Amino acid sequence: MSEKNVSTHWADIYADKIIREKGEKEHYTCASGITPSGTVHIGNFREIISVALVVRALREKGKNVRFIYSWDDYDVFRKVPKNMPEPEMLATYLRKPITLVPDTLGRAENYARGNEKDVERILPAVGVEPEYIYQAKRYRDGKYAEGMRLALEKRDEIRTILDEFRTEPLEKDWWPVSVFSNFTDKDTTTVLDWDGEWNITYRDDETGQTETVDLRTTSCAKLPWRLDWPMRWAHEQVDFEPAGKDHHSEGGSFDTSRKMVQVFDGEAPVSFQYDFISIKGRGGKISSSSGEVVSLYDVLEVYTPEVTRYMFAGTRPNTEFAISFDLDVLKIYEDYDTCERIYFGLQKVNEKRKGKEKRIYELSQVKGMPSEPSYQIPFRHLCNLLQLHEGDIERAISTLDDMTDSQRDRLRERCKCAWNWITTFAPEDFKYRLSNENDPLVELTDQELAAVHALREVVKVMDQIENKEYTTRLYDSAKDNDLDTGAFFKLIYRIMIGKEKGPKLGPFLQTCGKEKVLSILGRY
RNA sequence: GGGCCGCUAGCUCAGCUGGUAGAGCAACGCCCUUUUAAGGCGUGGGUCACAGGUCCGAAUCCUGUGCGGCUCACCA
Repeated sequence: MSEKNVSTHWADIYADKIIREKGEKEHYTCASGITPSGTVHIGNFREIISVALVVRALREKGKNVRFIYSWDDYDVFRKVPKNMPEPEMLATYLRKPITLVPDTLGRAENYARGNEKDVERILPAVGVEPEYIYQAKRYRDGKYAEGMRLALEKRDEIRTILDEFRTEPLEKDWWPVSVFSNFTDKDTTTVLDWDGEWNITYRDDETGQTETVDLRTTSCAKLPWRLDWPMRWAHEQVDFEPAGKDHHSEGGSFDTSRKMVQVFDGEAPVSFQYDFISIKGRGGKISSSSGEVVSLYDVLEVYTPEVTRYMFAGTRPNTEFAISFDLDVLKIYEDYDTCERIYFGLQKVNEKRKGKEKRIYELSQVKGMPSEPSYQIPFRHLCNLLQLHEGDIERAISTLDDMTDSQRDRLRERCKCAWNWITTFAPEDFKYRLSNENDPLVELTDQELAAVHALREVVKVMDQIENKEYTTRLYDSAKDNDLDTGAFFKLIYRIMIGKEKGPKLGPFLQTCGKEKVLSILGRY
């Protein structure tokens, strides 16, 4: 019966692959990382969450896993980001390490740290808690001195690998380390010599000064990116690390690193290539030219943590997808709810699909499995409910059937997101507000007034009569007063929400509730 | 030029460690007797880009072709 109970989810497949290729180990190291040279955006998040999912899969197979996240904060400050205040002042820090750049947003002691903190603070909300490694500190503490020496010793080997893909071969006097000048802090330097041991001599290209430093004690030397990466694979014994498609092309940095890692007596990790993600309904780009960046914070404004995870867990890493802020938001929530229903057996599907959906649902949870499904209410209906109550979440929820405390808590979170979406991103046609006593009255003809009065009588009993009778009498309110029904409905929408159209009238009035409707119609 | 990815219903896509196709929207129809980018139910619609190959069997694996896209070759 159950020959094939194996998960075909990509996270599980990669977990298996890691075990297969790396053998049984005491523990497995999974790595991710990025240069905090700007706001970390949702595209960068794809790597973190991808690794987090594989880490979870490995742990569920009973493995010990070390999940490291590398902040490559010993990189150079190459350009001033558009979203930072005081750009002129910041420009004076170009070519220095980003850990020396002040944070003009006042978040932290330096610019890199500011970006790091933003991420470190939000990641636990989506259940991601790696061990952070700060590369600037590692280099300055001399942790990579041996790695750098190894690179110097194997200079020719390294050069050969790099030259294979370069259009211009590296220069004759190229050295595989780069230096931040002790005179200016900038990387505008040239390495002149290496003594075969621990000392290198460099020249500051701006001031012309030269200096000899000891790799074990200096805090100014580092490996260039294409060497830094494989060196760290070896240093941390990395078993798994995915990378973006820009790195994964032939001749890209993953490719050269894989060839280079032997130089450092290491082994290339298992990897996969993840595609970029785009943004829909919000200008289109992850990072607009104005400097506005879509980050995990922005996504969590509209999507709950579970649904956020769902989008990434439910999509194969090597396919591009868009995070939507437009009407697709409705569909995403509906899809998640369907997934949940399948997980709890509330919706029947074939076994194959069920297996897939269940796994995606599990991986979407921030921590632990809920013991009961959410209070299921179509997202669209929830949006209507919230608008009827002008965003008052507690009142909106109180109109619903009984639910458990945990269901109520989860629904609250969803309501916050729904309301954020309505107020910030929903299309104008989608939005409305119930009229109140301060709104100007709609001018009515005698005929129309009579129809409104007739409607009032229908509303008074709408909870007590059959649906069919209710609808019929709705129309009769217009007909009996010689009004075109279409025009009549428009009129009611103008009175109720100040617009020409709205949600289907019958159900809409019922959802509003008798009292509310009568208080509005009662003004006429 | 190299590498990678995509090409499935009108549209957007899912299905891909193989067992002769699904969802949403659109269309059409029915119902709440007729309005709505916002109710409910249902129906139709696809030689799965093309050509070969492996297999009892391929949208799914392999090879080739075409079209589209991304990416690398400077730095990180």
